[in-house]
Amino acid sequence: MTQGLTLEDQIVVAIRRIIRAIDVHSKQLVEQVGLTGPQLMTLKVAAELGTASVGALAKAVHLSGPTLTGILDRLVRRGLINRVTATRDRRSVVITVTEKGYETLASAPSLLQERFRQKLEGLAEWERTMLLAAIQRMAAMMEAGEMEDVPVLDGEMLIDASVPGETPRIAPFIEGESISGGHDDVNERNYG
Amino acid sequence: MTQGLTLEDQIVVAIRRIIRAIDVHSKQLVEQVGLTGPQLMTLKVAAELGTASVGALAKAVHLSGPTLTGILDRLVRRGLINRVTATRDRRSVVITVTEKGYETLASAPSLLQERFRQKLEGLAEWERTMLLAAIQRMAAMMEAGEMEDVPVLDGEMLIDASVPGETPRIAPFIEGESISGGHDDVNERNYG
DNA sequence: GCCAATTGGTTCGCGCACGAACCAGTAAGG
DNA sequence: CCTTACTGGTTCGTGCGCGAACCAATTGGC
Repeated sequence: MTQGLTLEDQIVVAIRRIIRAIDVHSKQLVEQVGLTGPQLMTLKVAAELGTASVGALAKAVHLSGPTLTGILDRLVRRGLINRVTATRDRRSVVITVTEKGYETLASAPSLLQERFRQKLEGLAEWERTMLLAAIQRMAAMMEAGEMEDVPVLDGEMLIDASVPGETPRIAPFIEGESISGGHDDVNERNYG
Repeated sequence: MTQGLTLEDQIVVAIRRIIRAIDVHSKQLVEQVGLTGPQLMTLKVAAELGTASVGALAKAVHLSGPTLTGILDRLVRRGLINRVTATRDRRSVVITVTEKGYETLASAPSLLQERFRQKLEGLAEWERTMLLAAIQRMAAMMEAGEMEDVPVLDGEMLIDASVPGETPRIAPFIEGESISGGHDDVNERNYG
């Protein structure tokens, strides 16, 4: 097994397996709830935030604006979210989850992340720590392509990335902006 | 500063960082040689194989047929490879690298994989082994979603590197028009 | 008040990635 | 032979994913 493969090759192959696993899971989701991974993820985060601008949402799910716009288009088309312009700052677009959106969420299977998390919980503490250290180191080595060399990290300097779990918690960072509070001064937006 | 992030979250974030690093590298490649990661990888593997059918090539780079077809379209358009039908079995399409393709390869920077490899070499043996074990385990955990089949990677050369997109900006897609090369067991194929 | 920056989102163009459907061709059976 | 099955590639449709360009508001200067 894998005799011709160098150790380095095997690592790269493993990364590919991970990427592919994410993709496979996304396709399974489509069959089960008609939503892709990114869509479900976005819906979930939107539900946690309750009310959020597109920008804040993009940050929370770690996607670029244009990408999120496309995903939101699909979610709107399925009637899972509302997309409304704020009256306060009319550039801002506020996202909320519809009734149907919450229903969908209730019956939706877990994200790959969550399943993965469960598996992680089956491991010993030291194993998890080791996995984390290893993959972070890997990430650092790959990022070091152009910029300075591998930062010395022990697993502390991390990005914010509140990639949502299921723990109902409000994103702490939301780009301090007026959107957050529950101010409902929004109007329907008539997208064609 | 590691605020509310659980260990599991951090792992997921690290995976994102890796995927993103691959993407970033692909974009750098576009600026340097006008080829994306997948394109360069495909060209490289094609050069190593010398002569290969689309199917064999797809297997070697771990991409689906349709995906590879698109990449080959772009490589043909740039005159880096030839695409001809075999006379023996006229269903089969044989891929070869053109002179220009070899020149491009000669001046091309390394794949992410190779830079990554150099960094790996800077590590101690036990560290590399640990990294491999960790990421393989991670991959296995993620794959274990639905089907329980063991990975099984066929023992060939499994080069690989990048994944998603960037933007080279060329003309819109056209049907590949084969650029002539020597005949062997193959004939020119006239698409369109 | 008015025009220049800035900010928030969307649109546009391109590439990757894949499954399903679709054509060849080729091989198998009669 | 002729029909059926299968195989190799491409085409089609969908969904990411992003940067650049683009509006539309808002803010900053003066």
